Amino acid sequence: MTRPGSRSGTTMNDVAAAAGVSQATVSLVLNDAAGTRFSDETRRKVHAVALDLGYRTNAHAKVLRDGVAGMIGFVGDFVATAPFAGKIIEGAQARAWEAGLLLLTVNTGGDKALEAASLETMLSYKVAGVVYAAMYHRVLDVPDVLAEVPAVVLNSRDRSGRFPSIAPQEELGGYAATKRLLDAGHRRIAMVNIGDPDGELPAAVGRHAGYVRALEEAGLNPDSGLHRAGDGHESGGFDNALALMTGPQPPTAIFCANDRTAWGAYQALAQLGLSIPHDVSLVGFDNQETLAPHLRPGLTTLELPFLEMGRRAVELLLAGTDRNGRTEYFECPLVERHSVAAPLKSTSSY
Amino acid sequence: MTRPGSRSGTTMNDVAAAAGVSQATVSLVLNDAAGTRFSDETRRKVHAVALDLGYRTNAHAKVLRDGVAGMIGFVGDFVATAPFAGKIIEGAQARAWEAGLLLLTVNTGGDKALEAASLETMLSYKVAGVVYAAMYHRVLDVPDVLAEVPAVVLNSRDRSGRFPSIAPQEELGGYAATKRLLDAGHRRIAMVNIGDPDGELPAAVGRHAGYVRALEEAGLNPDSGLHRAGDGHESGGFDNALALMTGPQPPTAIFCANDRTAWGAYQALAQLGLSIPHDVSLVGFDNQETLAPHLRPGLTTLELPFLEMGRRAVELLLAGTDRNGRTEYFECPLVERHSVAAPLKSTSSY
DNA sequence: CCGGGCTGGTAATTCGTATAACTCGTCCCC
DNA sequence: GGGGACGAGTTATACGAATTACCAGCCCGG
Repeated sequence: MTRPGSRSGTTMNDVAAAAGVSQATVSLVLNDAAGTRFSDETRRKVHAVALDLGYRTNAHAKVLRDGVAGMIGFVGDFVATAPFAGKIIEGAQARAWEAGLLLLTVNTGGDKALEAASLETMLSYKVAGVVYAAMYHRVLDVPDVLAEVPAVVLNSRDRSGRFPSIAPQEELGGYAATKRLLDAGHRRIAMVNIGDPDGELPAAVGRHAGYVRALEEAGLNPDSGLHRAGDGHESGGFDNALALMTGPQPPTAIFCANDRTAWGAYQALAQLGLSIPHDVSLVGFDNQETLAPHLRPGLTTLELPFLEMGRRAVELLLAGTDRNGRTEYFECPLVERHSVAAPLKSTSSY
Repeated sequence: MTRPGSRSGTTMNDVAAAAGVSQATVSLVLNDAAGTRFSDETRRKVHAVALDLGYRTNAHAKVLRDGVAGMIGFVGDFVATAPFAGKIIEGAQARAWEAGLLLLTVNTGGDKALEAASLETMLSYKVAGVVYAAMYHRVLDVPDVLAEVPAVVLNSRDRSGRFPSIAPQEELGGYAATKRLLDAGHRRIAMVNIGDPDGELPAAVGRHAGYVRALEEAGLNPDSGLHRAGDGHESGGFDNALALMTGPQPPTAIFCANDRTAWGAYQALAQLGLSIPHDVSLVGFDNQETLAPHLRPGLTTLELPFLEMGRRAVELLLAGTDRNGRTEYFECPLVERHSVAAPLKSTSSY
């Protein structure tokens, strides 16, 4: 019979006393230590008593001896709050658990003091490593204290180049999105970006670069009039799609650099009485679960592989191979839905 | 000068040796223990050496002595993944941090074996308490092992009545939503629910009960033809809104029991050429951040106070006042946007 | 009849910190 | 000048588990 109410815990000494053996015997039996021999009778008794008393190991005593705890720190700025990035935690936690580790998570909300304090606390708990995650892809400065422990930068790149980083392959994503539209037969393909293509935001820069490369590979000259900076919100998608479609030479397809932007475009096109994908084809980016599958028609978009990135971050931590400063890029797979079709009348000859 | 690369850590003994004092002195000085007197010179030296060697306390040694760790366990089914419930973690973590505690989080994804194993691990780490959180409001069975530690059920109710629970006030929310429409002058108010109003889902049951109560208080007889069960997805909102508005006596307003359902209704109304709120008023539920503010017009809806609920869960844990089995209900505030207006022609006299 | 090997265990120590109990001076006051 | 009070520290121990070194019987062979 277990004793539910027993706070303060049963120790190995309690088990040893009740079983009439020494604490060492209990430890050796319960851990099934190699190279030791105990009578079956003793083993049976120890196990029975341990179960009976509801013995549970004290992890702190173990860590104190062994030096490293079964925990990994996860520090994020807004990761838990960001609607689509919960997966990044889920992936990290799943991989950690496979290795028998728990995740100690902190959301700093951008507060540097809180960040520093939580890192200190995590280190005092001897975490096996720290994942330093960012809500959106950028180049960031990692706190020095992380040099004391295996650390990985997730969904961003470390400016100092000291830590391995994991980030999405933005350029390839922009390329794939554009290529999808080219393959469908489009030639006038616009892009509504989520920021300045020459700015600081790797997503805006990379996705645009991929867009340009795809066009050039197809022998097309990127028309600067077809690129709009946007702002990452649906208002940017709405306004720019409206402007593009009412302009002198409207595109037959639009690549929106995120799904929110695409949603704005949907609303603008609806207002203009244009149908998707019949009149205009659309490709998004992010595969935002609460949005992309539910638009009518479903939005063809690129997925940010957050689950895999989270997993990989922990894996790098565990591997510990000092791959200093290398950034690993993750490809964004195309998620096909129903917002792309052939253009109404092909403007090119084939 | 700190020693960045020094894994394995500086201990109090190292500091003591370097400062030429005993380990006890280091402990007493660094913890500023009450009732002890040391010379300023000694204090200064200890602090200086500790800083110099980069001393950091070993939390495990402390816990081993003191019995309770500065950590709280947070076990959720899909909480981190659910798009809108990340706030529940954020709130819990914020409150925990104010008390100097870290959060040990696990997403079980509904896996009971993983759940049991992580609870065992958490208990072996001597967590100060456990928050047992659910993605959606329901009545659930709490693992027995949680009886060994302070525990709180979050966003659900404990069937056994052993643990304090925290849940949203669904009935009051349904009432407020309906009242808002009544106050605007509506008399034919439909409801598209997110499930069976006599079923197991507290949200569906409670929100419906509030709807009925508001109507009755206004002297109206709830028309069963105006209530639709729905399914919580936008398809339920789309189909039911279409049916309601093309029926014999269409409502002038619809209360959708969640925002996704409301979104479906938006699309149905758009298809019918009806404008919101001019032709039909709409109220949602959930205040889903990635949706409600971005619909055109912005959706008036009720907010689930996840941040506060998360905070309160940890607070109850900390208070530890044995409020056995009591459920604390949190009111859902109305978030006013632009989807409610007076009916086109009032069907009642005033 | 004695040594060696095997069986079945135990004693003692370690990890790093906190704290109760104690020691050794020195000063002060009667 | 003797004793109490205080100042400034130190010593020793406990927390719970893991592990190394050891030990007591017993059996067997030469």
